[in-house]
Amino acid sequence: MAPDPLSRVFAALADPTRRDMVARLAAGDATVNELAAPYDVTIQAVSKHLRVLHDAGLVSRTRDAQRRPVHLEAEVLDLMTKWIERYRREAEERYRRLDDVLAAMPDDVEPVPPARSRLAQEGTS
Amino acid sequence: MAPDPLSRVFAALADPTRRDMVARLAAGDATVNELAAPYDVTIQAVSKHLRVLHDAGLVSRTRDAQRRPVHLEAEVLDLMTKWIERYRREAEERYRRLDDVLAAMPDDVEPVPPARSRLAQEGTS
DNA sequence: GTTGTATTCAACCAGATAGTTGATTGCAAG
DNA sequence: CTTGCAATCAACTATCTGGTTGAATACAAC
Repeated sequence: MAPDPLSRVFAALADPTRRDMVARLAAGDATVNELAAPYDVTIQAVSKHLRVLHDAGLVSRTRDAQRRPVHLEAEVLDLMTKWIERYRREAEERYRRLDDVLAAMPDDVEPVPPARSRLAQEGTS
Repeated sequence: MAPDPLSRVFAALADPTRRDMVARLAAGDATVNELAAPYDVTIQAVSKHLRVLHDAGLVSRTRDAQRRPVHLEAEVLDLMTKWIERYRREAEERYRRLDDVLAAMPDDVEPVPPARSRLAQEGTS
């Protein structure tokens, strides 16, 4: 299994069946049997999916007689959105700054023709 | 490979090396060699990672002589945040409603003791 | 205590994944 | 046109994953 929490959460949600389970759990807790109903896989397979979600911190289990109701722990999702938003914003800002540079450039100036990559240019100053 | 776009993006970001690449690409485009530098894996392995990111729609490739600069396509990240936020919000609202119910409940009423799961209760009306 | 129900554990299998080494392609420059 | 560099392709390997079947556990109810 992936050692870092973020990898575990991303990997857990990379499976459509598990995403569907999360979606249904967002509407309310459910037992393994209830969760398994819509899919045509064995209950053992569903149990395994739940273990993956549990290891990722996405669900918690309690006990009610022989049932083990599953509860969605939505806070972990914030971990992901924080990561995603950080780099989306960063990329967006860089794009905005590039637009500014192009806008400020006089029309008779060549618009950076051979354009070596950014990291390559850092070494050429 | 996963057939649906959302699974591809989640799976692509489930690897710490690929997340790190995305993080660095958020700061600016780079070539395969530049991207490979920090990691102690072969350049072929990095090339494979880039193919995964490309298949997920997270990066695009252009051509500059023998270089193939990599560019981050941040819009795809919105696909994920939309999915995540939807269910986080849904779970949050359900939690809030539950609080309201508990707050409105007279003190002498039993707070739903044996508590079968929500889906089980749907079938018992 | 035996039976029934909910869930998990164990062992196994097929396919995907992340890595390797070695050969190949595309292009620029001597 | 040969040399050199950037990147990919091909084949192979080890490990991970999602699924299966069959046995085991935990508890309720009769």
